[in-house]
Amino acid sequence: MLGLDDRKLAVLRAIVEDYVATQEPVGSKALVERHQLGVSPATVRNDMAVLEEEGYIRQPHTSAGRVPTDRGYRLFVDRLSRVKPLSPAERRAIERFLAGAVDLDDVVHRTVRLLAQLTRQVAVVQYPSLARSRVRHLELVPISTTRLTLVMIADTGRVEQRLVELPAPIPADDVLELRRTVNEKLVGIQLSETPPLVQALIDECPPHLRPAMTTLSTVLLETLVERHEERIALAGTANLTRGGLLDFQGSLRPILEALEEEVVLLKLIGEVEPSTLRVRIGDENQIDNLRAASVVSTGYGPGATILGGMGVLGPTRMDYPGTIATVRAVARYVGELLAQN
Amino acid sequence: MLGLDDRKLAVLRAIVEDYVATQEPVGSKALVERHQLGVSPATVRNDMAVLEEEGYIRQPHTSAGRVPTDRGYRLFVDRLSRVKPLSPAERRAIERFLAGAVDLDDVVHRTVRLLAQLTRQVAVVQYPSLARSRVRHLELVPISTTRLTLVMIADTGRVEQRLVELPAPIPADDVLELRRTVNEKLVGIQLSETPPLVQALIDECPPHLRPAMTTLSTVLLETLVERHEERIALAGTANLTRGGLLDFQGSLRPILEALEEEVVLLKLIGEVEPSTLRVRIGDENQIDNLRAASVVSTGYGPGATILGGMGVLGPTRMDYPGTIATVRAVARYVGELLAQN
DNA sequence: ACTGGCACTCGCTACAGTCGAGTGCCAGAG
DNA sequence: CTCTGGCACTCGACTGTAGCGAGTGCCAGT
Repeated sequence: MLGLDDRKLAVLRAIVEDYVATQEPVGSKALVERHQLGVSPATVRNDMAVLEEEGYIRQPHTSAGRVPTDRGYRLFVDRLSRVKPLSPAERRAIERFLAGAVDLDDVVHRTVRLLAQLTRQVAVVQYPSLARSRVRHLELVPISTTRLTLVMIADTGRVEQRLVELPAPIPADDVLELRRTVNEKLVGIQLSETPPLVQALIDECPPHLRPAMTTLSTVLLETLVERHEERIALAGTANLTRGGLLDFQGSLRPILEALEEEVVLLKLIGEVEPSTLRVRIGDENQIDNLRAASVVSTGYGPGATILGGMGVLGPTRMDYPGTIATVRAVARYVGELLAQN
Repeated sequence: MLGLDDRKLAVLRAIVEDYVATQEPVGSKALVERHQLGVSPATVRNDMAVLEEEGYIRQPHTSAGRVPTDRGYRLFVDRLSRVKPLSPAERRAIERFLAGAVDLDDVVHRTVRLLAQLTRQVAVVQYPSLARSRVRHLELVPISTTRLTLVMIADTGRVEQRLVELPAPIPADDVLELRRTVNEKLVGIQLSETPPLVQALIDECPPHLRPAMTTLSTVLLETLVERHEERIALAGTANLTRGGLLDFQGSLRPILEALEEEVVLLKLIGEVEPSTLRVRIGDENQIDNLRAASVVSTGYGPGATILGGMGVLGPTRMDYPGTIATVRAVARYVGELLAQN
């Protein structure tokens, strides 16, 4: 931040705002016309020369205007952007849109569409994670003498199901006993705490149930813990075409490819502390395919606990203040909604 | 079909094949070189003039080669394409890919990715419909004295859950009785046949359960029947960028928009009789946004019953024989897989 | 009925020239 | 020391022209 006085920062802010709005390199003359900088173009040019030297802006080619670099956007986001409050209309839209949700899946579904619509970008929402929730109920449904369907209901309302292939046929009574036992031991426990208890289940089990319980416990562990391959909802991919191929340097391909990889999406969205909001600009998200993209993401959940992440992906040249405000607001509403249930 | 002798048809076939392969308008000279037509370019030109007059091909501009029209593709698909058997490698890929599936969701997920990968296009798979399946088990889980979670397990292995808000608090015993009653009456019934039985449930119900049962039955009906808003899985959108914007007349936007509308997708994929395969070319699928796209779709399910649809979407200029073979094969494998469960 | 030849069309590419936005630098004013 | 006005310069965008070549339609001949 070496020799950047207030005016130079104001110039940078103006450049970012103009470029985001017009999508065209911005020159010194246009700048003084559209913003009240109180100095002449020549002065601005000197400032721009400094900003360029410091790596905050660059020229696509000689005799063109300036364009912010990733570093420039970063500075803008960190120090220059002024909060843009949501319009009442937007607030109402959020409330109305989310109010109609009938179940958890629906909440996620609506949220992702809402985000995409409000930000006019690609939205990503992670289904509420199981890890922090508690077991509400376990159900075993016999399908044949050697097959069960295990259904797990969490207190977030989420349901997971899994097929269990037993090593040997067992009578219906035993299934009932298994069901009773696992419910007794596991209901009310936080999912991340279950593994030792599942192990104990086998040890304490009456001998005739041992083989079945052993198989069941494997599946239980998978369902309760390893099933971290969290599901993800996506919406607004059509918004990628907005900039008419100017964004994303001409090819949507790498972006679309990245969006198909759940692992990549989770990396983008996840790992955020509650009520913190993260902005990753261009290279900052470590993924080659997303060099030309920025991601604004945050965690959400009832109160301070965090059940999942959500976020928005767009060109590095995007309306950061607006996007940030929207993502934050939507996450808060969803958190409140989840707290009510 | 008027004056089209065998050679003219052969010419049309050659044009389609070449155009699909090269993506460039094909001229008379190139045609005789690459296919053994046994006649001179001039003759081919005359044939092409006729084909153009009949509307099977057209010239993008004077002095360019010919390109098939939607009508030309239609004729090609109906009468000219020779079946392209799958390579053993492909067969093995299908088997291996689907073999590892752990549950129903996973089957769908794997199928859609497989289809996208094999056809190098956008794949769409409908989750197995509930309508044709039977109720395996109904579970009621109390959440508070006025709230239950209803979980329905179908014999396809699919699970649906829904929140029930009771009009008044009811004791745990009553929940058990409700649970017993609904299971007694509904297990084993095909979902599409349940509505009259659900109605009867209220009438036959002991008075103290009436209010609760009335609410429950509403939710039951929604879950069992109206929940026709079938879910859909999508993969391979990155493949849309393959033709480098030559396909889809330069803008992916309308395509991406259409793909976000579940309703549209269902229309594309659904409504197919078992073991029939449907090809819709360009305008034929009635959706404006998909003028430039073709869809190959079919139904799937165990044996002759059909549980859902799957299909592939690509540019009208696509490898119909190959795509058709792949879609058919994948649908059959998935059907067999479902029959085993 | 097919073929070879020929004139014609027209999109594509290359090239030259002009225009103008935007820059860097410098000398002078405050 | 900072700011300003002026000026020469750069370089991409756009325009117009010319030549090339793929491909066609037509016609006369076998």
